[in-house]
Amino acid sequence: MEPINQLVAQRKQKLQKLIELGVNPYPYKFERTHTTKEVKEQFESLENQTVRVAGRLMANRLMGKAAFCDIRDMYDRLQLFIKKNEVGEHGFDIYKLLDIGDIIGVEGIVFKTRTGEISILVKELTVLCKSIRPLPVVKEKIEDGKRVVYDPFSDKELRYRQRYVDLIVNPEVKEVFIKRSKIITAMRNFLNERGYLEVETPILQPIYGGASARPFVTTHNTLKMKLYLRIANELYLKRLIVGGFEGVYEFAKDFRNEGMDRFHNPEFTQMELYVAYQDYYWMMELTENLISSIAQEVLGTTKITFQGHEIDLTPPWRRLPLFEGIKEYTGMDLTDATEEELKAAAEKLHITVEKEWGSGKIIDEIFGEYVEPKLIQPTFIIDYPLEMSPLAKKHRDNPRLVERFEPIIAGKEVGNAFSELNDPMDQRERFEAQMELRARGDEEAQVLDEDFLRALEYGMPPTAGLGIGIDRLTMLLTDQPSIRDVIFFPQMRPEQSGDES
RNA sequence: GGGCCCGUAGCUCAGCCGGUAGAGCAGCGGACUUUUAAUCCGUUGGUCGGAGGUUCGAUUCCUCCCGGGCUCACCA
Repeated sequence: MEPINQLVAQRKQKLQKLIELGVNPYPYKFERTHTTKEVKEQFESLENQTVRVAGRLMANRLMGKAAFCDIRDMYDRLQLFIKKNEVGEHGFDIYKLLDIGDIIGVEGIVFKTRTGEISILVKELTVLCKSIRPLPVVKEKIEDGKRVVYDPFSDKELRYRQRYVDLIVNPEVKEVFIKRSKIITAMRNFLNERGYLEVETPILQPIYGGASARPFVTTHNTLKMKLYLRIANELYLKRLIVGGFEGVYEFAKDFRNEGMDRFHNPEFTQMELYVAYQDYYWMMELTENLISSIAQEVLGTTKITFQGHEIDLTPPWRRLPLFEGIKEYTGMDLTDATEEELKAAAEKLHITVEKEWGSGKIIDEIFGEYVEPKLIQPTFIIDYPLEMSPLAKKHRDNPRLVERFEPIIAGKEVGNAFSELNDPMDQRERFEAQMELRARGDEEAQVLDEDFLRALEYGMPPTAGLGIGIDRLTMLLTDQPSIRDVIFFPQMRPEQSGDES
């Protein structure tokens, strides 16, 4: 138990007094007729009418025998006017035992105050939940239609650890998550309209695959078996394409046991889509249409602002082959460069080449350092080196490349896609190359999946695949600088508890 | 993991060259029946993140630890 401070003790006393007044501080339900927002929006027709609204008490201005207070529900904030001669002695005694943070319901008459604020003259007040822990009090006023906050609840650690408080006190946080939900709904609708099937595949996997990353490991007690939390669902979705589904997608929580920063949380959400008989050119069109139509639907525009950058998501997006991008931003043509030449080029660009890096890795580094951050407007980077992409099909015109693209927006990739490799012999060779990397100590190299190869041996149609990072897309569309601002409960170290255990 | 910065009341923050803490808001008591960052008067509240060290004396200086933020590295 943490030390009970004075504020909690006072609130518990008030709780006791409420009970003595015959009030149930935790009743079962409250019928409301309107939300706070509806009261404001429908004021014309509701004026002088009786309504019932409920919400959390956010501010209190007591003036002897009358008081103004503000309640907030999910939609808006509304002022209540409580007069002793309206609610009665008993009602006013109850009111005086309320604290900021309590949840109440009221019945009363809609009116406008002398200063023009839509309010409710309370006739009857019901306690719905007595709060015994003090809420940070955020003072705010509306100035020229903008919300001005005086004592913001701004400590990021507290906001992330106690997201419930963050949501109560900072309404704009709620807006971000509402948009996140709308983004997912819009994406799902877009995919369903095209006839693709939403499916579910295993999170606990005996062999992890579909991406280059280190996994989380767990154990199944009964089977006495090591299981991995999925790092991607790609290989399972492709098995479904083998099975005869022609368009499948999944919103997948993936888990990667890696560092955390502004763009990375150990668990994150990705939407993966696989469509039979299509290639990556087709998928590029789908991707630009998907993202621009989500923006249109959720934000009402395809022109967005992200961290000060004006970004136009209107299709078509620029398509820039990886090596042309490098040429454009470094002046170096590395298209046919050998590994030695790549090393020399990298050093000239002040990139320290680690000795275990292959040519793919070096190219990726140069790209990541010199090209990607410059790509503010939506750009498809296309045609990656073969060795970086063990699951992608060889480029139809250049066997050193694969047919792969990443949509880059605001200098960050928001997805990954390719013409899927469906040649089982080629796939086996690629896995074997990965296993060799693994043997050399690359812990992120991919693992050979015999069952997946067996599936490919039965035959998979030509297929286009796409993964979209939902968290990053949400950051982009809500203009949030950190992934932690678009995940309700981002990963944190455990809180230090007061007592030793 | 490296670098920089932060941790003081429920919240937001001051606290100088070392003398065991202060403000605003919230809370509590009082005045006030159209206020709105309500106002006015009074007032409670602190293991100064933790453990050591230096010192007569540490919130302040030093070391280590814990937690966090930003940033670089790796990754979506």
